[in-house]
Amino acid sequence: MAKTRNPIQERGLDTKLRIIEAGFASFSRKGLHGTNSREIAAAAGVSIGTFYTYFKDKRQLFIELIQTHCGKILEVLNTFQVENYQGQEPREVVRTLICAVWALHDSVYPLNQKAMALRQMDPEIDRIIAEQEEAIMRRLMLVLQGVQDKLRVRDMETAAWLVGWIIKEVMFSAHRANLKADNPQLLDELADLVSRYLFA
Amino acid sequence: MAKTRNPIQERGLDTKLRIIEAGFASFSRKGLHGTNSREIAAAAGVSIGTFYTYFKDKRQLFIELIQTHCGKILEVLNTFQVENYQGQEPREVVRTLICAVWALHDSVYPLNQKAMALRQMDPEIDRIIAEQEEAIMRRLMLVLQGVQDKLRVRDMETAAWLVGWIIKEVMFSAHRANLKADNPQLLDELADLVSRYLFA
Amino acid sequence: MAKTRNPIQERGLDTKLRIIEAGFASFSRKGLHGTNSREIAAAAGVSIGTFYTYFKDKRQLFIELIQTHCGKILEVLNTFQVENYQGQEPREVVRTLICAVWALHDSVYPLNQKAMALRQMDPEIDRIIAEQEEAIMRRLMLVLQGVQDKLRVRDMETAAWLVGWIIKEVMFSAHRANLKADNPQLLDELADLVSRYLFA
Amino acid sequence: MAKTRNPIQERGLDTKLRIIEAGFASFSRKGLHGTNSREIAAAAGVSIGTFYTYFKDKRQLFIELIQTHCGKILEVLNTFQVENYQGQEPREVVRTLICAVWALHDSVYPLNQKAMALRQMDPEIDRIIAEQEEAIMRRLMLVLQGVQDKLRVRDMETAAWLVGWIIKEVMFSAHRANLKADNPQLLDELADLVSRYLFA
DNA sequence: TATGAATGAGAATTCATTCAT
DNA sequence: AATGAATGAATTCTCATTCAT
Repeated sequence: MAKTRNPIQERGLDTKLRIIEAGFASFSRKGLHGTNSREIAAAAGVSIGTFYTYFKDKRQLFIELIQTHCGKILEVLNTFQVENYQGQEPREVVRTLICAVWALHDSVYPLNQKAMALRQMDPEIDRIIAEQEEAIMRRLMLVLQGVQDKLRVRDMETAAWLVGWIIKEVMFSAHRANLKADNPQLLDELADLVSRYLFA
Repeated sequence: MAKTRNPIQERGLDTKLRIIEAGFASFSRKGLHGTNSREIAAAAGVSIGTFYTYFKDKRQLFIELIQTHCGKILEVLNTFQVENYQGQEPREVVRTLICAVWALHDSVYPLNQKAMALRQMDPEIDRIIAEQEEAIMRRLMLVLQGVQDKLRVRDMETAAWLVGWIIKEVMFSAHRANLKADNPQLLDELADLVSRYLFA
Repeated sequence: MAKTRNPIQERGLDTKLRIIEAGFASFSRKGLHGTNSREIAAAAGVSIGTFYTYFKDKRQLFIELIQTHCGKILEVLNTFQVENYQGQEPREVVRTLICAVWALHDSVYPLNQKAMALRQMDPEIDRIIAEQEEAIMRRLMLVLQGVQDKLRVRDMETAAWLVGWIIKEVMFSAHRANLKADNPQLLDELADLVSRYLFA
Repeated sequence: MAKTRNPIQERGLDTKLRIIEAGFASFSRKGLHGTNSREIAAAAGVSIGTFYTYFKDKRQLFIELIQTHCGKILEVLNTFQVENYQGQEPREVVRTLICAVWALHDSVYPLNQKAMALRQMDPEIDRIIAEQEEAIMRRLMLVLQGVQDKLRVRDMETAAWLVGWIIKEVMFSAHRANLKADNPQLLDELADLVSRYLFA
């Protein structure tokens, strides 16, 4: 028999969304193991039984969430069309991109941080994140190929990885540190950092 | 009530070291919650009671380990005397530094990753890592001040933070990705990235 | 975090009652520390998890039990209306009262004895018993005030304390000793003791 | 081989005494199960190994202590020679006796309370306390027989039990309650209570 | 005699998950 | 669809006691 329900009626859809939101909040704050299924159900206003009607287990919800949320970085990159920025200074283009990703942080960073720590212990989570990172890298590769003649990097693939990691990790760190003391110069410095690296 | 033992006899010292090593291996692989105290004890070849004689609980051991291991980055930076590199190309100096930190990864990265995910849930862990990051930043500030006239950054403090995070996070990510397919160009690209950012 | 269950369904109510009865039996026989939660659960015919669904911990159940059972002495005193005994010999009234309390012993004494030993170590238990003793004293004060003109005590409050303790402690001791060799004269002697003390 | 040591040298004697005192303090405050052997040893300034050189186990020390301390009530009674009080008012004699026992409380009551709770679970402890209570009763019987012609009790043995319990339990309760608010009238009331019961 | 390191059985407690209603 | 009572495996941690030194 089919285990988890695929909601058809509107009520079911709403219920599932409420669980997803409650799960996002809890997992972001306390991670997979720090959150218990009862409290997700309670926060969603449903019974524990209902939780298990919609999700095979706690981990399944976690995985759906990292797929959704950590995938947002790629979405932003995909939305970003280099062609729209013809004629602009490279540094400004980079800065615009960094700003776009910066906006994601609250909804991506905490969950991402928790997921990263599970990679070594959970092959499926590792695969998901690795695929997301690779997708980001490939997308950045395309972008770099579009401005290939302006680049001064030795190896474009390595450069794409580095820029991807900076976008993810350094911006995340910056974001956390800035929660404490906001530093408006950070985006400018990051734009300098990336554009000086890539462009002559 | 009963405090943890401060080993007096040599035997006790040895036992404590064995537990520390076993804990490092387990925590690095499976994190704080993925590891249970019995298996640390078993791996150290001691009884569970002995484990609790030396450590209040597994979190205490985890904390001692992140203090030791994550502090190694700072040690490397402190060892690094800019004066010894007078007359060398800035990029070469940066590359040397990056290589020195690169060597730490196996003993720092996995544990660091696990600890990072716990920051939001554990104020003490957060404090320890925050202090380590600040110490790294301050050390980098000193280094940058020593070559102040060659720099082209807008704000030295922000630059120190950025370089610190790149050393920690980006190199860690690079290291993990390279476990799969070693990329010899990575250190060169990283050296380019950092030196182009800092120096004209 | 997860609170104890407030049973909604009838099944849950029944389960909670079974745990309470099993706890009473075990605690009465072996005290708080001599009883373990598994055996209460087993005796109640439920799993250990169910036990903890209804009670935060075994101490919580213990406390609920002493509140219920040790409060019975006060209930008996409250039920006892002096007005109903107008014109009877004081000694007979006292004897009737003592008999009423005597009947409680099996359900009060063993648990009470265990609780008494914990007073010094557990402020909450101390508070509960102290409040019960004070309530008994105040009730006895009322009774004594009703027959004030017949009394020959120096200080009515002290007398109320003494009579309360005799009812609790001496009758308890008597009861235990009599488990071994029943002594039918005990109630008579106790009635003499109390009535000669109070009345001329 | 003989397990526990019978100290011969003075040093050993001193060590044993220090353990006994430390055990008395801990057991009085926290009971048998609330005290752990390490803390007794620590308080006595000896190692845990030394503790077990002198006592088979924790319970053995507890038993030695209740034998010593709870036996003090009988000692007081034995010291009390009725012949010395010829010609005095019975109430005054009773009052003198009660005062003598009252003085014991700090060193007897807390431990006694803890021991009482263990009677049902530990036959040896039960036997010891029962023997002490019987000895007290027999001693009181002797006293009562000495003033037999003045008594107005129905059954002298029952009376001896009652007076014994009052001395132990009621005075203990009174003592505890009075730790909070000292009531100088208590001894007088108790003297009234006992003397009115016994004497015409 | 004295020490204190080591032991491990045992107790408390949690929580993901199932299933009868 | 939804509920929430029940389960019990898994884990943490304590402490009485032993024994090699």
